[in-house]
Amino acid sequence: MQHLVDVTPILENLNDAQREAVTAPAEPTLVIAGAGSGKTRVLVHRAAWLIDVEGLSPQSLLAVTFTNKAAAEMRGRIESLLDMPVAHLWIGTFHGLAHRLLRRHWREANLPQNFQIIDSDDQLRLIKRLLKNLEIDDSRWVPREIQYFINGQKDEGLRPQHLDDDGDPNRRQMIALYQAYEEVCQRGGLVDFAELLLRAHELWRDNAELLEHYRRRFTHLLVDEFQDTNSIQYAWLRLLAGDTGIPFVVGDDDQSIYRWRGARVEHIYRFQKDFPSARVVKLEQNYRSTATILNAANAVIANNNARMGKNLWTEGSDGESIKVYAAYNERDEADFIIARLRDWIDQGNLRADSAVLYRSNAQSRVLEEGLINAGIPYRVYGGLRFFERAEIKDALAYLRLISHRDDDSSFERIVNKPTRGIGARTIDIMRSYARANSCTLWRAAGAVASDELAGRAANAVHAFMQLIERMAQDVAGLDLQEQVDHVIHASGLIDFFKKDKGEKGETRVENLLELVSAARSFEPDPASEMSPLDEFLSHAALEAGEGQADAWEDCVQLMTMHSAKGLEFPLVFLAGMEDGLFPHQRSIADPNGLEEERRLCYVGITRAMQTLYVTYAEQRRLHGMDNFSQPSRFIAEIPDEHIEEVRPRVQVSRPMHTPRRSSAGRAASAPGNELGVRLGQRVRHGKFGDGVILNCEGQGAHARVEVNFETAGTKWLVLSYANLDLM
DNA sequence: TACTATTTAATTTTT
DNA sequence: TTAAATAGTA
Repeated sequence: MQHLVDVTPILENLNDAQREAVTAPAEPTLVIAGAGSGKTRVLVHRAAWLIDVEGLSPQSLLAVTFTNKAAAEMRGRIESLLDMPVAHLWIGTFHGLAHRLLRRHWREANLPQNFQIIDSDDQLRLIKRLLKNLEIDDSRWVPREIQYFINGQKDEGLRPQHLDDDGDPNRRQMIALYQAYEEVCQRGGLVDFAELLLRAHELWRDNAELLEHYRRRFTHLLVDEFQDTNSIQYAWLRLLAGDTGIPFVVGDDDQSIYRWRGARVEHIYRFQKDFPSARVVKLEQNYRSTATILNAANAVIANNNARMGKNLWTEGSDGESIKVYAAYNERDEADFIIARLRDWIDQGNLRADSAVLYRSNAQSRVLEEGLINAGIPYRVYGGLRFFERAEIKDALAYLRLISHRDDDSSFERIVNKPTRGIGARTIDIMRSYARANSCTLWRAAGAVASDELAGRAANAVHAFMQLIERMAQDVAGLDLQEQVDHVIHASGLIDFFKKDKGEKGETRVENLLELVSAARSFEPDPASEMSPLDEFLSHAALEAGEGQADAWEDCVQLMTMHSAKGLEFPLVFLAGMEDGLFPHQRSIADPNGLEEERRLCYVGITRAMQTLYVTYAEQRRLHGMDNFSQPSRFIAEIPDEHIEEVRPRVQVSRPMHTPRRSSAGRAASAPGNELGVRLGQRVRHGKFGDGVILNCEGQGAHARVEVNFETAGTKWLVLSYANLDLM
């Protein structure tokens, strides 16, 4: 068979190690793939090799990734390499695949057919509600910690009944809450992210026939980012592989940066124990960065003990040395970075080819102010995604309630939004009824409105229930986008947000309309047993969408080092390289924590292709306090020969940056004085109301500021006339 | 019920 | 510093 197929497209342009991995015999294989070593490539070519050369049916392949983006990319690349669509090839995230299984086998999984997926925000709200119901003090039992506990246990594959309180009353309570949480979820047909994985695992574990079926079907398992698998994900894979399935896993132990989220690098070692015959292939040749950058990265990561050990190398040249800049403070650091970005852009480079990476999100602020001031377009990664926006979740809650009357989370979310006279008091009554009769809020509402509530409240509740019922009727038989469109109007959400003053309300309305177009372009699976609406709701929960709409303007990229994983840029800045910030204070004391920070640093360094700047501030304002800091220990771990200290310490401060907060009020209202206004400063204007300073220019009596008013929009004002009050 | 004052805490994030 | 959550007030 093999000689009949032209293997050239699959094997050309692969190096020896890559080729070894791609053409490995049908045995368990572990590929340790360093940063920029062509990891995705190997995975994609391996899939193509199995299908095209080994003659495997795409049906027998299961490919798992961590993000939807990676899954989509993998499918696309496999299809273009094979030059044919591979619809029957299962490619997806762990969660997506688990979801698919659970929908298919909802009975065996002991779930209602129309079970709903809740995201972490829904989960947190649910826990808060639960505490309120049980009359538990939420300052002693912090909802976030409970959430963390529950998810942590689920990630380890543990149910409440598996847990022992070890005589610790604290732990006993946690376990009890976990148990209570589970009951609420089961009653409401709600499934959180970790639950998807856990259920999918239990589904196979407890149904020998089903497991056998899938084992026979999926003979080959491809896994991306293997170092990020948590225990339940590993157990799921292990179960599926059995004694005959052939796993092909790709990962990099040095890029494991999600331990706090349940990821366990140890699975890489475990894999070799579970599959003693496993072939190990190391990909160490890097196609991304200069030798200097790689040597720096190698030197830094060499300080970690817990690793398999590998060394990145390149056939390319040394390139530029790494520039280290010691800034006076965070503002000076930002100024320096912006000056270098200016040069870069002036030399005709793309802004989108540059990135500023930092340890924590709060650091973006100073950079953003500087970039706005310099008029350089930028994009900050992270933040709220489309389906996570409050107004979108409100609309989805209506849709969910229509589809699933028992969804208490959704019920509480929108029962009084827009306000319809169902206050906290009334909700409390419904809650306690629901608790006393262990029924859902929807049923409680019906019962309570008929006999317990006073006239006005009862009417309001009846009206709400009728609204939902009526919407459910009106929507039946409509297209998905018509359903969504109808619901956002009939629910009163659109009008509710229209009343919201200023731009905020406008954006919300726009987002709601955007939801309608999202529904329009959503393609339900014709083979699915679910209604298109339910499919759409699952999609919304599993794929939160893009962070920002206007992503593709050419702009400087700002993001945390975590979000930078997997990306590459010709020009990279690592900002805020100070002990306490990076490595972060909270990880510094724990050796494991420190090693993870170091891996993060390794990730950061290896994002750079040509030019890498490392900057730190000798003094940094953190939480409103000025702190002196030491350069990050990671800088000292980069060999001196790769480093060039840059010190264009020219004039550090510019007058309008001087943050003389205390005298600012007087300075701003008295013409001619030195201005004390600051970007981001909140101000109040007699006519335009409240706003924020976006920009300023000029000096003394001519000084002008650009203010974004909440209601009046953006205006340029002459400071000496405007009479702004600082707030 | 909506607005305002006060308190509190402050990594990293995909599903 | 500042953002978010909570408590208190009009």
